[in-house]
Amino acid sequence: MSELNKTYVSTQVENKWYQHWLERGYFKSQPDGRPSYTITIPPPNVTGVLHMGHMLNNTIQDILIRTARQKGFNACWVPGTDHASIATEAKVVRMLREQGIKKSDLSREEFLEHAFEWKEKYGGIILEQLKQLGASCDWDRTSFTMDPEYYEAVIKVFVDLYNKGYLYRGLRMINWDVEAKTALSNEEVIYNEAGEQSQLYSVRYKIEGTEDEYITIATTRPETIFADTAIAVNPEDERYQHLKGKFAIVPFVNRRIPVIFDEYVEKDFGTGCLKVTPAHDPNDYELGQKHDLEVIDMFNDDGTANEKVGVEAYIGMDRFILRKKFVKELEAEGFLVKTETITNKVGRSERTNTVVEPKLSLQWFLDMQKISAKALEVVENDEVQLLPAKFKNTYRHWMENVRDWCVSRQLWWGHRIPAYYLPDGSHVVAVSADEALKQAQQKDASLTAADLKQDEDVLDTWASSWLWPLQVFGGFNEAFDTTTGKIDFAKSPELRYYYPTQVLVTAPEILFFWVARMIMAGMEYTGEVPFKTVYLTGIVRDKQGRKMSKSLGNSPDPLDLIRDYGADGVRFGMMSSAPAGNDILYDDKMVEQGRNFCNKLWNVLRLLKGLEVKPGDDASLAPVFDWMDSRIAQVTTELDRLVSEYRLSEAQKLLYNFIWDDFCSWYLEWIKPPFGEPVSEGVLNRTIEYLEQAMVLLHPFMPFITEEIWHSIQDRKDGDDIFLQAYPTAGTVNAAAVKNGEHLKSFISTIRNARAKAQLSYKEPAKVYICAVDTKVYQAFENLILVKANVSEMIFGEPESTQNLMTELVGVDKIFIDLGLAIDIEAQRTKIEEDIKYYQGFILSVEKKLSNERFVQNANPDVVEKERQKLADGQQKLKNLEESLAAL
RNA sequence: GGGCGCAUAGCUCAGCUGGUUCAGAGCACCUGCCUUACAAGCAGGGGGUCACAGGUUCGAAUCCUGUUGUGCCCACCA
Repeated sequence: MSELNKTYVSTQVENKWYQHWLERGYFKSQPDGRPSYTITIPPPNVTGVLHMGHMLNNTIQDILIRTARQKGFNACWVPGTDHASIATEAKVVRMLREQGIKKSDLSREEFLEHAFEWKEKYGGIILEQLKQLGASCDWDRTSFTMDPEYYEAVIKVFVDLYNKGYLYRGLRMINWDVEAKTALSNEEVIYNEAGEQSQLYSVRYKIEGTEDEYITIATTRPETIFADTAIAVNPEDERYQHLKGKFAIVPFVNRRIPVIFDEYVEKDFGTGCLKVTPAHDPNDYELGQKHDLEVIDMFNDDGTANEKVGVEAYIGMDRFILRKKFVKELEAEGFLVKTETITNKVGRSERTNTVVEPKLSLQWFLDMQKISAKALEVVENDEVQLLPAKFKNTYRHWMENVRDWCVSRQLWWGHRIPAYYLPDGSHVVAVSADEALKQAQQKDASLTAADLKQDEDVLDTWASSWLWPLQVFGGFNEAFDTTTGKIDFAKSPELRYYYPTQVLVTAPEILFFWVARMIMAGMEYTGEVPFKTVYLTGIVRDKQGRKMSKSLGNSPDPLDLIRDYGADGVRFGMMSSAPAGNDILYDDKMVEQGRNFCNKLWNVLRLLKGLEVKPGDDASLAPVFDWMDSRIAQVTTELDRLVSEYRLSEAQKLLYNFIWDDFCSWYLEWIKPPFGEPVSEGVLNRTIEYLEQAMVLLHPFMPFITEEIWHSIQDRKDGDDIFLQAYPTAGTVNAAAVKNGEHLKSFISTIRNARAKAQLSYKEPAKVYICAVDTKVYQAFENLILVKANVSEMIFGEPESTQNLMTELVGVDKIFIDLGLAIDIEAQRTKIEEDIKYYQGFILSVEKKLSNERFVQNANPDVVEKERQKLADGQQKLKNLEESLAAL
């Protein structure tokens, strides 16, 4: 026996091969004469750590990129990280706070110094972790969305969009995070699905000019009463008709505000009266615009009240504390009519979880109408194919209802908006301060650099990552033509070579955040799509279907899993139930299966390495080889088809079943010599070839163990690595050979079953009578039948007596098995009668089908032929069964 | 509230343009095996009227409609 471990030990193998591939530079790509196959990684957050979603996502990308290499493409997988402005800044702020440093005490430059320090220290860990998974990225091409070149690109694009008139600065009601003191995009606001428990307060306002007439409104935000500028009711509401033209008095501050009428107000909600606070509610803002109402903004950026509340004691008070105090006051003064608990949806910041404050603010917006049409079109016509296709509907719906994109964020970590404000309040937009000054001086020649103030805000993260597939190849540095506002491919052969990329593998959650915007940028700047296919993965959930998250603590550490089950085992497990778009309910059982598969492969190696070899060949195994040749050809073709259709789970399953069942359980058992005897050299060599081909096919899925087996099964020349092997050319499939092999399998199974039913051990030999029209297959496999099925004698033709013989069908052939036992005739009869009944019904339905003219005429000829064959086989089986029954 | 999707064995899911040798796989379960590559294994077995009700068709898990359940996305109900 060889010195190989009894079980496969992934930890002794994986790092070795990864280092080897790295040293050989196998992952690197440079443009050459081959066609390109490009994937740009969805850049993880620079401060992120590997989680299960990354494992799934990057396994898929690695399978695709390795397959592409095998197929002769110049495969390039570009890795990188995203600066993730708000998420990273939040982390840095928290870290500083723990050190007793407040962000507000730092200058912008000081803060960024800390941030970059943090990035250097913790950034990119995730990329190192990906290496353990086996990710074959071209690490030399690693990009970061705040690299100097990338920064330059983002700024250039901002200036370009501004010059094209796509960007504008506008006063808008935005979602404001009072903790991070930044605007949030709609996508960054999350609503608790179940809603939250809130108090709905009914407050009465006195009608002006009356002694004791009041109008009662319902609100969840009584603290904003100070900023009310109207009361609104539905014009159809008969209860309030008499208030037309009247005014109400705001409690406490005694300001008079008009009663207005608008359809927006629902008569049936609350009291049917709505207080209107244009500065602090998006709807109210709309109402305010429509009815020309005054706008009173009563909050500071941090959510505390400002002097506009008009009550000295409340100035500087936090909004929620203010609410509590003020409600008490209202109650004390008799303004509070009632309080009830309702369930409503409260928006919270995705990052800080604080309740979002609607706020009027000057922000930069990108006019999406100007840039989104093409991005919808290319998905509609499948220039960009979404997988699974159902996301097309979702995509369309979003693109048709797209809103302008607020691209500014009140943060420091990110790309600073290149807008410069002049003393007169106007602004210029330019790639640099110098350039900005030049522009400003055209307005006023006396201006100096000191007069210009650059915008304090940075750009939304997605306003940089939407350039990813273009900018990882430097699309906006040398090749960007500022006069046309397009990338000139002639100036960037590299981009021209790698772009468009082949496939983007990402989660559906960011279909709009990121995918749609990359398509927009691609169309805007090159007129070409950024990727041909978008493979949308599912979400990795736990057994209970909950999303895996840190706070729930229900996610295993991927690195622990890799250590315990091997990267190959984990990859296998993740892929085993992950068709595109399907969530996967993670269970350790899945990676266990992967690990077990590794062990199975490992033991094939042990078997073959452990055999003694004798010269020569074994002619009797020729039909076995014919069968195996055809099976492996079938698998090679089928696998190719499945992978090209991105049906990776099915592809993996195909290989698993082929290797485990056909190759191990049948083929190896057939060619394995009796214990202690040597195997013929010719047989071993053929077997090694089969194993090698299977390993090549499996390599994209399980790269480490396949490389290890490749090198262990025989001595290799330096550089003869499985990594470099081409996808095998499928041989021809000999249908008869396949059929023969399958027949042999059924025959052996039948004999085994007979023994099992009789509770006999394998060691009991069986005598078999075979009644077959064509006996060639039995003769060809005679040796195997005698040895592997432990058949003592094989007799063609009917037995003289069926006494104590078991009757079975193998295919259409009738066989009698003599195990030297008494057989329960009644049981046998019942079984045969059941079978007869089944085949009678079966034949009837096929005959019915075939006698239907419409079927014969309309159905595909192949289908009809198949039905005829089914009928013939069925009839033969029925005949055999009836004969068996008669013989009993 | 609007849109989209899903419903197949105890569990997780396959089943591609409708054709009864398609009702499947893995896990779980049961039986028998320490057979000298592998107990992380080998040989077998039980288990589903393909959510429910209609319809189209010669034929439906597969197409259509409705019902129920369930999930996701979008949205301003105070």
